[in-house]
Amino acid sequence: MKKSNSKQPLDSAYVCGHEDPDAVRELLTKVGDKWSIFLILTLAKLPDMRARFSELERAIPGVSQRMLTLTLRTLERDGLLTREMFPEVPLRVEYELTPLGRSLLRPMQGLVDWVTENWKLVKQARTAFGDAR
Amino acid sequence: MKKSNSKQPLDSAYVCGHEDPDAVRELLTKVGDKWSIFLILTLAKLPDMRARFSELERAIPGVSQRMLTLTLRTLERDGLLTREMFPEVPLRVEYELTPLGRSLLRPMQGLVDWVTENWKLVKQARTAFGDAR
DNA sequence: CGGCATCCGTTCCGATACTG
DNA sequence: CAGTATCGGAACGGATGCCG
Repeated sequence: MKKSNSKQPLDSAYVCGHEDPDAVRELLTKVGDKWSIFLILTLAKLPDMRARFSELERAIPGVSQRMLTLTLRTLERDGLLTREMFPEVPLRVEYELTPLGRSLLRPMQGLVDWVTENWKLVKQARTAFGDAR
Repeated sequence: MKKSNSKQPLDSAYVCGHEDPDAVRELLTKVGDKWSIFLILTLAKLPDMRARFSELERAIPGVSQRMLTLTLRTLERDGLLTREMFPEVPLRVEYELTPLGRSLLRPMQGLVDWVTENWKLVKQARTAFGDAR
């Protein structure tokens, strides 16, 4: 049972009336993460939405091995992708988007599209803000 | 002129073929930010998409005064909202979403909706992952 | 090849105190 | 009321080395 706050004039505190703001907040931060977005979108562009570690590493410019590993672990833990290991030589590990991960594609792409369409406007706004200051 | 990398097997490196991956990356991190999302969505729910500082502070549970100020400054700088000060006593400052900020509403809401619909599945996946480990 | 462990500088962010 | 300034802990994240 949560404590209710009767003083709040704005109910948007709970993000469109959601019951567990902390959970939503935590998950939003996670799916809004820079590397998570790049990783998921990179996998999404492949025919089978599947790739091995080294492919992802080369496909995502600027990602360190450490961050790639950590991000992959988190997404696997959250059920957004699967990890499959083939004990060959050399070792091969493949990652693939789950249905849950694929369901995230549409909203995530929406955000990326907005950025793609509007980042120049944002740049202009920054310049204007700097000039006015 | 950017250097071309002919060895890359995956072109998704540039986020759906975008020209400036760094800019997109930076902006994605920003609009994917926890407090930015809460702030924009909180404003969006108001009739005039406008509120004063203290309203926002009370409406967004867990936000510190410092983070609210910083987030507001960033969003103002990026042209997503405006700041208007009324030199009364007591002082009053109002923030309002710009057209650019409003255009971000739809994609952002899409992400929030996904989280709202699927966070329980994610929680289950985490439990299963912990058990299997 | 695909990791994990460690170190270590940087950034983030909450708490606190103070101001117009 | 709406900030700014400062401090210190926590988290982030790159570099490096080692291993199955």
